[in-house]
Amino acid sequence: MMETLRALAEPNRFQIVELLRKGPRPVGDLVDRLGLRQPQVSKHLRVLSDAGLVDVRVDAQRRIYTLRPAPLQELEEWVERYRQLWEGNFQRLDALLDRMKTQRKKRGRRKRQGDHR
Amino acid sequence: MMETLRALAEPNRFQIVELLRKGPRPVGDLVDRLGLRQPQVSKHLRVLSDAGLVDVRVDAQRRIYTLRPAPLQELEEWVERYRQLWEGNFQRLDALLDRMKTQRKKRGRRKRQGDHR
DNA sequence: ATCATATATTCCCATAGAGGAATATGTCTT
DNA sequence: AAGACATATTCCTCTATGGGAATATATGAT
Repeated sequence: MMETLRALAEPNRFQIVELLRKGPRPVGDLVDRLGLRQPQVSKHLRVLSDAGLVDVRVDAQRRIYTLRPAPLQELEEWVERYRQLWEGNFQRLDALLDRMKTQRKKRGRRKRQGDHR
Repeated sequence: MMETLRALAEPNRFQIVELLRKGPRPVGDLVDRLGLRQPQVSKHLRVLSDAGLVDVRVDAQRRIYTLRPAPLQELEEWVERYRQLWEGNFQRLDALLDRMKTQRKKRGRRKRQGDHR
């Protein structure tokens, strides 16, 4: 998961992933579309590969890179666990618990109640 | 989007987000749970804040941090666009188009057909 | 006013990682 | 076998960034 995020967090790698979404592509193709130099693209592909985000298929002297679903699937599952954030009127209750716990220490603290003294 | 990813790609920040998922927390709380020093936590929170991932609410001398749904929502929408990858027997067709396009250049190339000569 | 508490900021250092240039590797063509 | 083509790797350099230590800032308590 962390590795997936780290890999995606680099703009050019993100772009590569976006391109691969439409289908497998050879390195040269990516080089053209990205405006990067071949070695850098290969390096980025290496990182993506290490992160399990892409697979390589050898076709003569070319390497065809394909997107691997698994890590993205994981990412989706992870972010799904946050749905409650925007769907839920939950949060309130945990927030309350939090306030109560800390309130215990400092008693009657009512937002600037007249500047005593 | 890129900023969201960059922010999340750092392990400690990721952890902070995970903690905040359960509800808003003051900095000190995070410091305790993360085993990091206070300044580093504040710095990470700064990054998260700049990325729009968290909001601050002032409570006396404490700052209560809250998770902001929007960026995560965006992230989810982005990754959703990849569902076809694991749901679809699509990809084949794009792959085919790709092969055809490149095949045109190199004619009868049939995987090591006898090492001519 | 002084001190304690909670948090943010600054400065420094060390390391990771992205790009450039050159080169190595592997496969096809002739 | 020699050269062309596609890709990977290596080495170098530079910058971004995370952590440490010290300090600044803001609010509450006495």
